[in-house]
Amino acid sequence: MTIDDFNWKILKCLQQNARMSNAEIGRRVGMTSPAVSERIKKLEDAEVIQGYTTFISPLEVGYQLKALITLRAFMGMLKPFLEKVKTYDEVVNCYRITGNENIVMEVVLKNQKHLEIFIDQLISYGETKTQIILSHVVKYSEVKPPTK
Amino acid sequence: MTIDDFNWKILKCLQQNARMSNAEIGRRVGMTSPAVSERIKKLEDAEVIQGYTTFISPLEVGYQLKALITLRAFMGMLKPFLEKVKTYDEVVNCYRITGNENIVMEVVLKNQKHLEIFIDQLISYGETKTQIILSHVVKYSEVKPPTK
DNA sequence: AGTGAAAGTGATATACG
DNA sequence: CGTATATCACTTTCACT
Repeated sequence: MTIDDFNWKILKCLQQNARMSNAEIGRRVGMTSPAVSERIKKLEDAEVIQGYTTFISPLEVGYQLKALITLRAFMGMLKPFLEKVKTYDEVVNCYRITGNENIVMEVVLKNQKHLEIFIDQLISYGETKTQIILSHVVKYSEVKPPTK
Repeated sequence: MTIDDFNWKILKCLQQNARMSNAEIGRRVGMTSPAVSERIKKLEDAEVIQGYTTFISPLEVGYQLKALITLRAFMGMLKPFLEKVKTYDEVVNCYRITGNENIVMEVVLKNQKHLEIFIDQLISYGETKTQIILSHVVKYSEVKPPTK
């Protein structure tokens, strides 16, 4: 799919505020709302747009800790883990990566006790490394057009 | 701020699809749209809701590579880096973490050459470790109410 | 692929339980 | 804190370009 300047402007608006109305987007990019609506639908169909979500503050809803947990899976335990990880409510993001370690997870936790209990659940799958997140320096920065 | 069952249901809807109309949310949670509207406004004011965004596929828009880059900052270089990192278009997320390493960044890159150029920009700030992301196993899973 | 207009639906402000 | 109503805005469809 080709993404022209209009589509990039629409994507910029939607990344900044997914709840912006098509009419408002139209005003900003210089188009009518039916035109915006159709372009968004095509971007969705082409899976350029993969969804719309809301950031909620983990702290405000009762999660005092955020952490990155790296897993080096034991022989034969990676595949079962890849299924299991989907069921953990604590895991907000999970990446499979190259290198000695196989998995990095971003997790939200109520407190240290919760962290301990969560890590205990992982020991059968592999060795873990925990890095507590102190601050979120850059938060879901918008994806911009790559320079050619 | 207290988050009752209604608010959790609203947050669930908004996390699953930030562009869902207030009327549709109202149907799902059993409320009229003005009531939903007012609750959302209060959640925004209390910064429980921190924003609404759109996921776009880095691959579809021209970024072939995603990576996690870990930085162990040189003496006195952490603070300047925390300012600099905000200016990198490649950095989608950046966390400050506990431990020997100070920073983990999630980056999008056009290709290997781009990765090389990007890492070169970091060498004055500290030692880097690069882990290429192979797949996104759990993608921005919704935050659920913590079990009491 | 975008515009303009009509009809349907959603958002918002106000009055009222 | 919620509903009900009215007004205004937005979305969607369609004929036309």
